[in-house]
Formats: sequence, structure tokens, C-alpha cells
Amino acid sequence: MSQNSRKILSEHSVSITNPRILVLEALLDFGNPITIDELQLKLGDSVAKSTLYRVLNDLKKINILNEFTSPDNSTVVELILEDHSHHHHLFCSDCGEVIDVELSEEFEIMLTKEIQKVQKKFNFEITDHRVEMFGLCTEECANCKKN
Amino acid sequence: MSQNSRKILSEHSVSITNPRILVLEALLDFGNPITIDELQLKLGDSVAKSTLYRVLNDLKKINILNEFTSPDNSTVVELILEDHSHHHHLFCSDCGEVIDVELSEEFEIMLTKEIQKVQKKFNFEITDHRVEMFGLCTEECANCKKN
DNA sequence: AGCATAAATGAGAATTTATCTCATTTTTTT
DNA sequence: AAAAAAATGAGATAAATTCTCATTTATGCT
Repeated sequence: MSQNSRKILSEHSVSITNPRILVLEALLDFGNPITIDELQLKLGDSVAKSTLYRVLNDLKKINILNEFTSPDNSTVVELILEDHSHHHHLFCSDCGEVIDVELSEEFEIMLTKEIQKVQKKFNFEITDHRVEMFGLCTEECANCKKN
Repeated sequence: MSQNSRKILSEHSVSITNPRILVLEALLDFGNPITIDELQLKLGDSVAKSTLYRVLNDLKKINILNEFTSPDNSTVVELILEDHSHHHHLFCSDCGEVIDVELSEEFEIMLTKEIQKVQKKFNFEITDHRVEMFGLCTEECANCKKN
């Protein structure tokens, strides 16, 4: 249903266009995170390459898209929706998979305290943080089995 | 003194060449981390572009170079020397500066525990992790003042 | 609904970043 | 010191992202 995407766009007063809907649909459908490569495959030629990048930048501007780089240097993108709580990332160095990970409440509290210390020490205004973990997924991973 | 660089290279049984020494000197002299851009500037044309990338890859191979991507998508590189203890990174979203940050012992212990939980939950073998913090440096920053 | 204006798009050119090729030079081995 | 192996420079190539501009689409107004 494209209603979700339309709603997201209008809530952020961004004009509703076909490419934007298609990109949002793809992101919603896949469930994040996804590499730009995979996203392009998924979209086929329904959205021009230049437009895809433009749309991703639009989404970043309205703060509903998070972008980061995986250990193998591919760009990964993920929607940040209201129901999408604070989390971190686990990367498989072999197959490139990225998994969303939530850490414990106590840990987050402690991390917040650490961040406050860092803010003071370096006179920074820290607006965001992330914990990234790298490793190898084991037996279960269908992608890794392929190799 | 190029003795340090020579020592580093020979300790890792990597042949001692001029470009390698120059790149190591630059990294040691600057104090990490540094963007590849800045590194190129620093080296001028004393080392060919292709050689620079090759040398960086060589250093990665012998595990004395850490590479990551800053929020503005530039590649940042940093030497990992013995005396260089475990640390994390603080990025200024404005001027692009990257600062090494050490967090408290207790925090690291707790993080290790969290990582063990994640390993079990996702059946991963986690080999590395990093905490990245983003924000704005304030008055003190010479770079930001420029803007 | 229909028009005018502003904004977004597609297609390909241009830019940027990193890797590759290969003839020459430097290092290592003997 | 000579031979063999490895590294380098310069430029070509490749991949990822942004830019340009003519055309299309969305929006605001009547």
C-alpha cells in the first residue's frame, strides 16, 4: 500500500512524487538496512539512478534516513521511523549483512553518561552516537553459505 | 626521524621503501586520524596517488592501519601502534575533525558483556567494535571558526 | 477543473575516489 | 655484483555519486 509512503512524505511537507513513493516502498518493504546496490536492484529501472540519489538525499534532509558505510565500504541506508527505536549495528565481514541490534537499557544509560563526560571534556555538543560491531555470522547465514 | 618507520616496516617483514617510509612518517607526524585527502596534501607529489593507496592497503594487511568513513563520507585512516590503546571516535559534523576518545574502564567492561550477549543471540563471532559519536565542536575549534 | 509557476525527473555528462596495467626502478637474495 | 622478485609512477580504467538541462509532473490559485 502506498498510503504509508504518501503519509510519510506529506507529514514532512515533501511533495509527493512517484520516485519518492517507489523508493519509500522499497525501503519499507525490504525492512532496513539495505545497501544502495540492493536498493537499485530492487527498483530496477523504475527510478533513474540520479533520481534515486536525489531522493535519498531528500529523505536524509528530513531526517528519516540514516546512512552509513559497511566494513566492505558499501553504503548502507535505513529508514528511521517513529516506531523504530534506538539501536545499533552488527556487520558480517564475510557476507556484508547488516543486522539491527538493541542493547540493554542499563547499557544505554551508562553510554549516555559516558557521552556526557566526553561532551564536557572536549567541549562538544554531541547529537548522535552509534555502536558498531563487526564479525562473522556462523552456520545460520544463508548468504555466507553461498561462498 | 625515519628510524621509527623503518622499524615498524621491518618488524612486520615488509620491505623498506621510500614511499612506505614517507607515508608512515606523515601518519606518525600528523598524529591520527587523518583523511586521505589531508594525507595526500601532506605528501604533495612525493608519493604517487596509486602508490599511496597501495601503501595504505599494505599497512592494513599487516594490521597497523585502521580505516573508517566519517559522517561526511570521507575516508579516514589511523595508525594502530602498540602504545595506542583501545579507543573510540568523536566526529565534528561541521569541520570534519575526528578525535580519539577513551571511555571508562567500567564502560568497556559493560560493553564487552553486551557484545557477548549479542554474539549468543545472533550466533555471531564478533571480532571488533567501535563507538562513534557525532556532534559539533564549539568555540575552541579553529577549523569551525573559519566557516 | 484548468492554468501558471515551481519543483522534480530522466538521461547522460562530469566529477570524485579508488584500483589496475605495465614499463621502469628499487629492493632483496644469492 | 648480478639475478630475481617486489615496488613504483603515470596514466588508464572502473565504480560511485553529483551535476546539467531539457522535459515532465506536482502544487497553488482562480
